[in-house]
Amino acid sequence: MKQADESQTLLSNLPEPLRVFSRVRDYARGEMLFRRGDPARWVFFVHSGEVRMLRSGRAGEDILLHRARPGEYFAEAAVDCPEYLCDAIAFQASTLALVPKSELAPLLTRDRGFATQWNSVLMRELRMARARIERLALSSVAERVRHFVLAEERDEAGEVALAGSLKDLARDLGVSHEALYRTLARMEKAGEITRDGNALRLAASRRSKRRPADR
Amino acid sequence: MKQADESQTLLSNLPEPLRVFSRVRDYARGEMLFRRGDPARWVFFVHSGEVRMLRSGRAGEDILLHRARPGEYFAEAAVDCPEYLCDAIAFQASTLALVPKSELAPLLTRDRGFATQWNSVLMRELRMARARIERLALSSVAERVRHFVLAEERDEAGEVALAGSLKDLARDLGVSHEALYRTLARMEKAGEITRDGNALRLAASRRSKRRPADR
DNA sequence: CGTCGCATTGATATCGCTCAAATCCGGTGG
DNA sequence: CCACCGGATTTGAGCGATATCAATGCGACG
Repeated sequence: MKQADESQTLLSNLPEPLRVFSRVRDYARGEMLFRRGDPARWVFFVHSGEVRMLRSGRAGEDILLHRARPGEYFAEAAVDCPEYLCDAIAFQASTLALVPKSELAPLLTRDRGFATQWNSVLMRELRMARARIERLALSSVAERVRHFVLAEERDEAGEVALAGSLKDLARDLGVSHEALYRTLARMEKAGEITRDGNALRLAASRRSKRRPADR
Repeated sequence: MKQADESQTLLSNLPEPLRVFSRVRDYARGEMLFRRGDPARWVFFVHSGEVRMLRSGRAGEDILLHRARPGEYFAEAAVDCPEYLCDAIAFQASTLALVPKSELAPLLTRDRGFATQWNSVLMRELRMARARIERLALSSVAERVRHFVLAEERDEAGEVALAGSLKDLARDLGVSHEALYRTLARMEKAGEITRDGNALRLAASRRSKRRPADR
């Protein structure tokens, strides 16, 4: 059946040992995957869409902890922790793989190659988190934009295809969307960047040789 | 000899499989452990002291990426990466364990229990990194201070023993030290926090998780 | 169409950065 | 014991970048 075929195709992105236990599920835009305090049963993998991990601050404002995008795992901490520590919402209609924590934990000791693979997955997440810390430590919006482009670019092209809206990017950079709009306009006027649709390119003359990345 | 005994005692903090390969070394305050670009040979474990991972920004300013304190590993990414991607400096006189990367990597596949332990280590680092992201995303200094205390407190006491100077804390929070001094003074005057030497305590009345009509 | 969310721009207020200066405190050498 | 020094702590003043509040246009979608 179509459903079964599709699931198999999607699951093929997972390391082989995980496929057996995982199942695929679609979520609607805005659907909540879990709340803080819910028992942690699954680790998730994003096939398509976008999931956001949020924590509500004391003033009721939402703090964006993490954006999980296609090809990424999230809630890996479920392996260690009995309950989820934040809320997760499908920010767009998303297709996810659910890996039962109860199967993942034993796999680390049972499957030798898998331990290394999973290790790399966590390391990648850690590097990305540290890159974001580095970015948030920069004092001006323009610096954060430059850092973002250099960190996210592929092929040394100094170009990024924005995954979401500029408003999303603004949250990612930890600034108001107005400040981002204005900064981008100013940088564009100064010839430092160019924009085509959702592509953002840093002018070659302004690009440093070193890429920001962690450790 | 005393030296050997001490090394054994210190190494006992490491998972058993790592002890065989690791060695202990003392670093003076200000000593550099490695620079960006150096071949990544070791993963480190902090017995005492404090190590900081820094990256120098384009304006020559130092960006604090990470503070490794006693009981923590750092430069775990060495396992995956051929060279270090930032600088590491012993900020205080420190005693560290050096774990050769060449031994650690095979251990993940060879030793079953160790894979689980190591994954917990990485998971913990990831949680801390995400907590810091959450903190840096807060817009006001006061919010960051509150978040810091709540994140670092032990025993739900709302109290933190500051590891370093307030200037250090300011760097940690991503603000100028002047701004931190002023904010702390204001919060203290408002009765929101109290300070005794290096202890920082959030007033109990302000610590309730759900305050009706907050703000 | 009406509505909703994104993109954009303006006006204004404010918070935090920067430069500066005074004080305190621990360590160090005479 | 004391003078001195460097770094941390504090407070002041002023400026500028960013947040915030508003208004408008625009495109998607039902």
